Amino acid sequence: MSLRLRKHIEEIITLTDAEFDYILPHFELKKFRKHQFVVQEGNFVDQEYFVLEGLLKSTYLNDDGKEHILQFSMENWWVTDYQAFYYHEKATLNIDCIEDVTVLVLTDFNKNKLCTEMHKMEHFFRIKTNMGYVGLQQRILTFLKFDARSRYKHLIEKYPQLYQRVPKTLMASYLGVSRETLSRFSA
Amino acid sequence: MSLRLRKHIEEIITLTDAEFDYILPHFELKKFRKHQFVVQEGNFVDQEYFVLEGLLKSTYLNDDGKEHILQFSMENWWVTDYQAFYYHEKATLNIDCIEDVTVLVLTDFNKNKLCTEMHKMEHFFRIKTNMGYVGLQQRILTFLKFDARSRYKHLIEKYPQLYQRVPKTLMASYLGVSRETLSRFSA
DNA sequence: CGCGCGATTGAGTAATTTCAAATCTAGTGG
DNA sequence: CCACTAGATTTGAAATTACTCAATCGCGCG
Repeated sequence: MSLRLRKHIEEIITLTDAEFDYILPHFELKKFRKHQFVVQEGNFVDQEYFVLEGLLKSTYLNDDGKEHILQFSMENWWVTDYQAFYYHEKATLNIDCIEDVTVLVLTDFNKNKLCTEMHKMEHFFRIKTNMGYVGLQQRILTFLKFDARSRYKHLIEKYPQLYQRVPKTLMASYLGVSRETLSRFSA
Repeated sequence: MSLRLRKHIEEIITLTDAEFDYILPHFELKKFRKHQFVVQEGNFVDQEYFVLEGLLKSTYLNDDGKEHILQFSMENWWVTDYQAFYYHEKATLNIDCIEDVTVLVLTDFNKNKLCTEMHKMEHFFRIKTNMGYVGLQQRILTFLKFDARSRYKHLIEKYPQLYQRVPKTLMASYLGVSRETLSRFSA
C-alpha cells in the first residue's frame, strides 16, 4: 500500500530504501466511509491527505445553501483545504467522501519536519505544487474560453473515470452549470 | 531596486547580507516597453520574471481570435508561462506589457541552481507557489459562486488599483464577460 | 411493491451575447 | 488652441444561452 506513495514520490525524485523508510513513518494510514467528512467548514486544518483509494470532493457552501465543487480528488491526488492548511485559518471548505476512501495523513508538523530535514522532499513538494498550479490555471482557462457545453465535453475527455464514478449533479456543480442544463447537453 | 526583491524574499525567509549577495547575481535586470511581448505563443520559455515596476497581462488567444486574460501581474508578482516553463514545452500564452515594465529575470537554470545550492531558497519558492495555488483556487471559486456582476464587484474590491490602470475591456476579458455586459454593470 | 435518488423534460424567465451604431476621451499635428 | 483620429466606452435591439420551478421518468434496493 505504501508502495503507491513511494512510486508517486519517485516520479519526481529518487529515493533509497533507507530514505523511504525514514519518510514513511511521517504518514498515518486512515480510512473514511462514503459520505464521511474529512475537512469540515469552520475547523482548523493541520493535515493534508494523499489519496490511496477512493474519491472525494472539496466543496464550498453558498449562503443560500448551494454547493459548489472546487475539486474532485482521486487516487494519487493530494487534498486538503489548502488556504486553511497553509495560513492556519479555519476551513471555508467541506471535504467529504464520494466513495469509501483510504488516505495517508500528513500533518502540518510532519510536513515541515520532512521538508526541513530532507531537502529532497522539500524539492518534491515544490515541484508538486508547481504542477498543481499549472493545473488550476488550465481550469481557469476552461471558464474563459469554453461555454458550459464545451466545458462538459472537455471534462469528460480529460477525466473519463469521473463520468462513471460521480452523479451528473456533482459534475454540473464542478462545471458551474445547473444540473438541468447539463442534462440537456447529453441530448 | 534590488532591495525590493530582498524585502519580498524576506517576507518568507530571513537572509544575511552575504546570502543575498549570493542570490542577487542569479537575476538580471531587464526593461520592456508598453505593448512589448515578454513571452510569445509557440516559443520555448526558460525564464521567469519578478515584476519590479509596471503591469503585464498573460493571455490565451482563442482560435477565433478572442483574447482571454488568465492573469494580470504587477509589482512583486512572479510571472511567466508556467506550463511551458515547468514542463519545457512551447508557450501557449502570450505575455505582454500594459505599461512600461521593469523585471528581474530568473532563468530556469539559475532557479534550479539556487534551489539546489540553497535549501532556504527552495523553501521560499515552495511557500510562494503554495500561496499562488491558494490564490488560483479562490479565483476558480469566484467563477462558481458569483455571477458576472458580482465577480466584477469582487475584483474591484480586491484590486482597486486595477480599476485605475487597465481599460475595462481587459477587465471584462479577465472576468469572462463581454465588454458590453461589463459596461452595463457600472450603471 | 413502493420508496428515494438521480436524471430528464417542459415552460417561462432572466442573464448574457452579438452586432451595429453612437458617444466620449486623450493624444497629435497643424 | 483647435480639429482630427484611434481607442475605449456606452447604448440599443434581437438572438442565444442558461436558470428556475415544477412535474415526470427510471431504476436499484429494501
